[in-house]
Amino acid sequence: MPKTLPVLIDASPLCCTPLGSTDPLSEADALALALRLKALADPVRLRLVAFILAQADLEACTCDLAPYVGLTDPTVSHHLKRLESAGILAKERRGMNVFYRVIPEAIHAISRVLDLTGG
Amino acid sequence: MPKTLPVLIDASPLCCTPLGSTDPLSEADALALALRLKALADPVRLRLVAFILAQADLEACTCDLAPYVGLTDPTVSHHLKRLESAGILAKERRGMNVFYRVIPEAIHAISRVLDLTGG
DNA sequence: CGACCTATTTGATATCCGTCAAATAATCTG
DNA sequence: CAGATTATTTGACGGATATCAAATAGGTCG
Repeated sequence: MPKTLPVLIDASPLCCTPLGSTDPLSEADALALALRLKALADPVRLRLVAFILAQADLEACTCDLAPYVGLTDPTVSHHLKRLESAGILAKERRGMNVFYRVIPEAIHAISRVLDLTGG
Repeated sequence: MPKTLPVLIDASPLCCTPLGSTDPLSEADALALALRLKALADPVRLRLVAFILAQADLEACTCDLAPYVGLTDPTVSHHLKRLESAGILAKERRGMNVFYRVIPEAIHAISRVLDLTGG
């Protein structure tokens, strides 16, 4: 097999009209949004994202992330993979290390959907 | 205002500094935020919230919500309870029916934490 | 009170999820 | 190539969760 195509296995385009609009939420849009929210809805993953965002170069390697959250490497890898699958993180291998950075638009898109001012 | 004492069993105050700030996220804040996000991170619950927000009087009774999402009454009750425990919905009994309304500030608080503009 | 209606709780079940240890992969260096 | 280092995958396990049917609670009206 040709190897991992672009990733984003779970996440659909980016979706949807703000929650506060007078339109109901289609099942498809609800599912897509729920997938993103689920990826963020874990204390460990939230801390991983916040940690990466707090770095000067806006990226962090697994070797720094695992000690920070105090869990084993496999567990941290699992969380990072979930965030990547949801389109929230992007990974890049450099030498022996793997670096992750946040895709701000993914998080901000969620923020916009949940912004009720103007509904 | 008479009625319904605050009911927030799960949800702590309201928390926290925006994700994009240079501060890391404490474990406690991460947990509190994750609880809120988890409550929203389900397609059925998202559609329930959107449906209520779309009503003219900004509330809906279980009798309308259950048919809308196409699940059994007990299942819908379960989801509504989860949303209420997270401080996202407030319930009020009137006669034989129970009405739910959204607490906009709860949702908007999440939106603000996830707003990265200005981080 | 008793029949009836709406909503929630209880119990059961199948699935998903977070975690770790052990095995495997990817890369660098000698 | 062999050894060392970092990261991910696999396998296992306990705990959470979404769902339904059946039982129960809350409330109205005859």
